[in-house]
Amino acid sequence: MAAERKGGVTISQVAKEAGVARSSVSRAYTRPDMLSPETVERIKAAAGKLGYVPNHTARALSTGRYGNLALIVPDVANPFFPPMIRAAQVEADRSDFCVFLGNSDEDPEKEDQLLGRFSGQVEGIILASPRLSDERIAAHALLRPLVLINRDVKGIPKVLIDSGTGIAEATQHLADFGHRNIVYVSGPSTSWSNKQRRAAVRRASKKLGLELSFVSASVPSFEAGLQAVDAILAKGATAAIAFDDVTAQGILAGLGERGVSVPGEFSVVGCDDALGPLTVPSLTTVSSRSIEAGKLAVSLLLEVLESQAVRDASYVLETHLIIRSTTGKAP
Amino acid sequence: MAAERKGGVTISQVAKEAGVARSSVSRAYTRPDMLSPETVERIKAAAGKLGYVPNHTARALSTGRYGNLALIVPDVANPFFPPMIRAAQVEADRSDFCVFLGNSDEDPEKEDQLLGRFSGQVEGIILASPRLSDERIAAHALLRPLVLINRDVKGIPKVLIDSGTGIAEATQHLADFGHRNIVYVSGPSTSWSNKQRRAAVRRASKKLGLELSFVSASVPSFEAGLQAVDAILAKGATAAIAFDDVTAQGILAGLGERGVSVPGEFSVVGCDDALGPLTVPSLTTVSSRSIEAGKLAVSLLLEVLESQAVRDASYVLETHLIIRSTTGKAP
DNA sequence: CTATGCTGTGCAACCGGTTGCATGTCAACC
DNA sequence: GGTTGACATGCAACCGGTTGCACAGCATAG
Repeated sequence: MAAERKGGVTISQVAKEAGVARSSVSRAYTRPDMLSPETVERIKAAAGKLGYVPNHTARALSTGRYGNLALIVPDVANPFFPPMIRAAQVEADRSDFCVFLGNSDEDPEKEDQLLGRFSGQVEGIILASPRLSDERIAAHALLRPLVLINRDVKGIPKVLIDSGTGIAEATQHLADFGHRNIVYVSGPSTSWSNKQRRAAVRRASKKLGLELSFVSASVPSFEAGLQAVDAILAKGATAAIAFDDVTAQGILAGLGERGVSVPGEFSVVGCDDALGPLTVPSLTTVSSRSIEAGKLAVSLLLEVLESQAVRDASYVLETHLIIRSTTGKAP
Repeated sequence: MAAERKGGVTISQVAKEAGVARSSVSRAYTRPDMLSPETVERIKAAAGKLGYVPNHTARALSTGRYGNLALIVPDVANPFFPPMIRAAQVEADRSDFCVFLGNSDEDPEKEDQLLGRFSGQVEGIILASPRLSDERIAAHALLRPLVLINRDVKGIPKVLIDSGTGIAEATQHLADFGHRNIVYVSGPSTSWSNKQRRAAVRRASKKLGLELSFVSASVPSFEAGLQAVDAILAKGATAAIAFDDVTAQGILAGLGERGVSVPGEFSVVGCDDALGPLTVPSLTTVSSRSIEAGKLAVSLLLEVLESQAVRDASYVLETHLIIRSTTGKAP
């Protein structure tokens, strides 16, 4: 009968069963062309009989090829990330890689820690929207192939979602509707995306001659958006561009509480298209392309692993405005 | 200067630097009490100087303790899962475990494959809402500790979210509002949760003397909800209980398109509280406790690992109705 | 002053594979 | 018919840790 012990069947047991050396069993799996077809068959038969499954870990130790990669995100539960995670997953799977997922909870320390924990058992790491300092990121990149998403550190390959283009379109869109005074509700100060969006809205406003002010929602959350509403209204603006969709949604709720109709009296634009058309009224937002970013980051990482060269590649994904129902003519 | 070679610093290098045997370095980390305090300190100093990080994989090979666990879900992007994933992550982290994440894409085959791929490098696996057959699940459970979420297979430890209690409350809530004819919009047929919810709404309706009919939305998605609206209205019902929040959201959108006001003319109840209060109007729903489920599943798994005994434990989490703004008096 | 026991450290085998090199066999070639 | 070389396989070292056991040194007990 087939062995069923918890410990698992080893290469030695198969070797004995098939009457060959351990190395031959190994080769039957890794380089069958080196062995005669009959031997391979005999080994496979013995392996099948015993229920042998190669030990991933042991193999990783001697080859240094782990067949694993890690993906670290600040918050799994933020709707921006799940589609990205999923895409990365699928892409990794296509090349037989397993994915470790890390959640840093928006905490740089935690991120650092996770990086250390994973680094011993993966071939490469993808850091999405890291909150870590450039120096620490660079340090980790020395130890192990690293690909960044939405962060620009010199010399490290990256995938950037350029929300600047979409934000510019959004600003134009609001100007077209006659808005003259708008607010940008900013996100985490350590976020590269936030800096980029903030700069884009500033640039576009200047060009279009709009009056622009800032309100800060330090974390991207529904509550933060809700709480920002009074400050937004105090600015005398007629439209707001929010750091992300979740914040925008909070703003919508807050406006609703205060009886301000959207888009009749006030227009709102989100960013990242994380909620899709799921909301009522549906949110005008900037596309995020997070799915492509996830997929691209993985294939870029695999490419780096294969070529050994640390190519300083950057992929930039442009974004566009998605017009739905929360924007309209200025009152 | 600190070594910077890609390969990483090994225990031997540290041993040489500190002038001790490899075993002492190992013990400095695993059983410092066996060494004199000065020696430990000297080793740690040398390790720090060289930038030594213990190799997780090598350790796993010799101890058989991988320090990894896998979590497999049908769809990372379904908002029900991210909070659960996050909670599992955090709980695993507390015990220094790393988490592999698998996405089965709602495909039983894929699930089976992932299970196989992971099983060589983890100590245990958590299967959330599996679509796999009972037999295959049982087979995998023989090889390696397994904990289920929202699936009931005899002899395997599990965490069940009992949405029955919440659904019963929802039905009662609708009856209290004078609804006499309601619809249950069902989810995936292979889903244990769907079976359970369907049974609960049937039981409660019978007890309360409500007229109940069924509409099927085979996958839980916004579109499926949207498309179910005509069928729902055709039943002559005044309220619907949906398999989950995403479906409910689709139903809301569909009703909006047809000019049916909510909750004035029609009431809608979701399930899983996956969207929180993020929507407008905010959705009356059944709490999901997915966060607790994720956390519990991990601690249960760790317990099983520790005790070696395959306890046939079940944790059942009761749910409750969360009343928001999509339910009201029957027209 | 020798027997006993404890503490701190080193030696070497082991975890389960991979891989460079050596060896043996046999056919083709000169 | 001896040499050459290709091919199939085995040996043994190695990946980077862990751990049982041996042993040296020293203090305490008899």
